[in-house]
Amino acid sequence: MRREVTLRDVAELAGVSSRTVSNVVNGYANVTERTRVRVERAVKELGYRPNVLARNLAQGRSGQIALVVPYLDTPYFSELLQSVIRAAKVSGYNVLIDQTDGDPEHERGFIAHGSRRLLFDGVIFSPLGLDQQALADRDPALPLVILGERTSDGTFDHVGIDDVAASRQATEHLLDLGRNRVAAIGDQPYATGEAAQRRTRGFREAHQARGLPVREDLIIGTPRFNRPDGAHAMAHLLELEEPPDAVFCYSDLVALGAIRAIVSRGLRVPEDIAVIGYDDIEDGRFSNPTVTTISPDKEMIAATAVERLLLRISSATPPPGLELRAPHKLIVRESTVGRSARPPSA
Amino acid sequence: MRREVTLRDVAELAGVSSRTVSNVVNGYANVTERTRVRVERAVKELGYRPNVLARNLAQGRSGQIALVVPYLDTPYFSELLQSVIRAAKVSGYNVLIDQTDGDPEHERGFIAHGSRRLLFDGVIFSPLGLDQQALADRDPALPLVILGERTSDGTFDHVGIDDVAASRQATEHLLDLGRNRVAAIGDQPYATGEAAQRRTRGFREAHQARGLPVREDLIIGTPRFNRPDGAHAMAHLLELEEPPDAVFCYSDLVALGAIRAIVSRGLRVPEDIAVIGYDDIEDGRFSNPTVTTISPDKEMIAATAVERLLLRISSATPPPGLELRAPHKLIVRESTVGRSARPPSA
DNA sequence: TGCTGTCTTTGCAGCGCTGCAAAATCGTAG
DNA sequence: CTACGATTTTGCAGCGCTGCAAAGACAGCA
Repeated sequence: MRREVTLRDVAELAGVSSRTVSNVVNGYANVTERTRVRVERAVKELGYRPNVLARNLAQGRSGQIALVVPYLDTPYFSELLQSVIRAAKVSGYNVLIDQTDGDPEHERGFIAHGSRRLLFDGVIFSPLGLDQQALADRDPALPLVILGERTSDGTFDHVGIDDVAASRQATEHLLDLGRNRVAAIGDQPYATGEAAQRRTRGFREAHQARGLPVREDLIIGTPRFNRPDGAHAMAHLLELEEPPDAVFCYSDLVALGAIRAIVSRGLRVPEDIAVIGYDDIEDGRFSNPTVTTISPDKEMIAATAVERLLLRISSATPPPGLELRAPHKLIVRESTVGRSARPPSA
Repeated sequence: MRREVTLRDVAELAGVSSRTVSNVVNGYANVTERTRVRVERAVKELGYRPNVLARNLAQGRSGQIALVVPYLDTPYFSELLQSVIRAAKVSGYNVLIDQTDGDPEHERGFIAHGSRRLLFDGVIFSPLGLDQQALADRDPALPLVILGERTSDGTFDHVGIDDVAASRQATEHLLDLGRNRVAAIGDQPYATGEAAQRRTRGFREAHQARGLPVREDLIIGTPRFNRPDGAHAMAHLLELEEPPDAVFCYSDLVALGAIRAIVSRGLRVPEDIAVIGYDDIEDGRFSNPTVTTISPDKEMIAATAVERLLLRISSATPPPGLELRAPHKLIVRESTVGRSARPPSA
C-alpha cells in the first residue's frame, strides 16, 4: 500500500503552494480561474483525495454526529435513523450510531461530563431512562438535541410531536366509533416515563372532553413499548370481567402485540376490540389487520433535529434550547374500522 | 470553550515525557509501576481524554468501519446492523452506516477506485445490484467483506448461509405437509440476482429429490424482497386457474405481503395456503399468523464479517478471500402448521 | 570497577491539513 | 510614474498524537 497523494504533491505538480491547492479543493472564493484550472487538472491527474483525518484534526471537528438510540431493531428507530442519516448527509455530516440497549448507565455515560468525545461534534439522543441527574452531569459543551422523551430545560433542543394532542385525537377516534370501554396500554407513571405520561394525559382529556369517565383499571402500564409488552398487557385486559372494546396502544408494536393476543383467543379486530397504535411503522401498514395509528412526521423530526444540532455545533455561544413540534396525523386503517378501508396493496 | 487537556499537559504535571504518558494511556507493557501510577494520577487530576482525531491521523487509520446496506428500514438489515455494531464495538471500532437505497451507481461509488476513503478502514457490504464490473473497478486496497449476494472471487470474503440447502429445507417442509402445488416468490433470473437464484435452485432440488415436477408457472419473480412485492406476486398467483396450496417466499417480508394478499381475499393461512418465509425477522414472530421461516444466525454472520474485516485491515498482505458459512435453521410457526404451534406470548 | 544486555524513557519528526497574517500581485486613481 | 487599496498567493506554525531510534537507567557478571 503505497503512500497516498497529498496536497503537497498536487501543489508541486501544479506549481503553486499547497495552501492554494487547499483553497481550490475547498472551493474558497478568491482564486483566479487560471490557477483553479491548473490545480484541478493536477488533482485529477494524480487522483488526489483529501485526507479526512488530517482535515478533521486541523479543523478540530470530526464532521460526525452521533445518534444514540435504545434499540435499532425497533422499526421506529430504524426508520428514524434512516431519515437522520439522510438529513445529515446533505450537510456533509456522517452519522455514528450508538445503541444503549436501554441501559441508563450507558445513556448517562454517553453525555457525561468528561466522556470520550471529539469523535463526534454533537449528539442526537433518544433516551429511554435519562433522569434529571444525568442531564445535570452532562458535558455542557456537547451540543445536544433530544428526541421523544423529556422536555427541554433550555440547555438543549427537544424535537417531537404534540403527544398530548395526538393521544387525545387517537382516543377520540375510538370514542367516535361508539366504543365505551376504552383501554390504554403503555403508561409509565415514573420519572423517566414522560412521553408515556403525555399520552395518558391525552387519553384522559379525550374522555373528559366528552364527559365520559376514565376507567382507571383499563390503563395498563408496560416497561417498554414492544410487541411482548402489548401482548402481555392485552392478555391481562382480556381476563377482566368486563374486557375493553377498544384499546389505545402507545406504540404500533404494542398494538401488534395486543392484536396478536386478541386474535389468538379467537376474538376479532376490530369487531370485538378496536385497536389503535402510535408511530406509523411499516409493519402496521401490512399487518393483518392493518393498524390505525398516529403518524408522526419522521422526516421532519429528523431534519429538524439535524438542523438544530448543526446550528448548535457552529454557534460560538449556545443558542437557547427550544421545544420543537413536528406535525402528526391520524391514519385510519382496518384495526379500527375493518375491511371498509381497502387493503393497501394488490 | 477552553482548550482541551493534551498529553503534554499531563506529562508536565507528572514530570515525565509526553511519550511516556502516551505509553501509559495506551497500556504499553514496559512502564514501571511507579511511573504508571504517577501518570494515571495526573490523567485523572486534569481530566485528560485522548484526542481521537489526532490519534487517528498519527496512526493513519480511522478506527471506523462502514456498513453499506440498501435500506435501513428493512428489519433484516436493521437487525444485522445491530449485531455488526455490537461486534465492532468489542474491538474498539465504530460503525458508519451508508444507505445505498439500492442504487447501483451509489453502490459502485462506494467501493470504486479513488472513492473517498480514510474515513473508514474497511467496508462490510450488503449489495443489491453489484455486478462484476463494479467489483473489478473497486479500490483493491480497500478491505472488503460482502454479505449475502455474490460469491467470493478470492479478493474479498463472503459471509452468508448455505442458501441452496436452506431453501431446499424450506421447500421440503412444505412438501412434507402434503402440499403439491408449491409456488416460489422472489426469483431474480438476472446477473445481480445470485442470492435469489440460489434459493430457486434449492426449491428445485427439493422437488427433484422427491421425483416431483416443478411447476414453472408457480415461480414468480420480484424486483425486491419487500411486502408489496410479496403481495403483488401472491395476487397474481391467486388469479391462476389452479392457485398454489403452499408458497416459499424468499424473505419474511415477502411472506408477510403474501399472507396479507391471501387473507384479504378471504382465504386462510395455512389451511388454504401454507406460507414459509426467510430471514426470521421479529415481525414474523408476532404477525398473524406467525411466520414459519429459515433463520440465519445473524449474530454469527455479523461477528464473522467483522472479524474477517479486522483481519484484513491489520494484514500487511491481503489474506485469501474466503467463502464463509454461518448456520441456519428452520423455525416452524403457524403459517405452515396453524395454531397447533402455541402462540409465542401471553 | 567496567562492560554488556535488557528494560524504560525520551526527543524528534511528521501524519496532512487548515488558520493566520504577511507577502506578492494587480488594478486604478492621483 | 507612484501610491494605495483590493485581490490572490504564500509560508509558517501547529492541531495532538504516535513511530522510530537513540539515550538513559539498571542489573548481572567478569
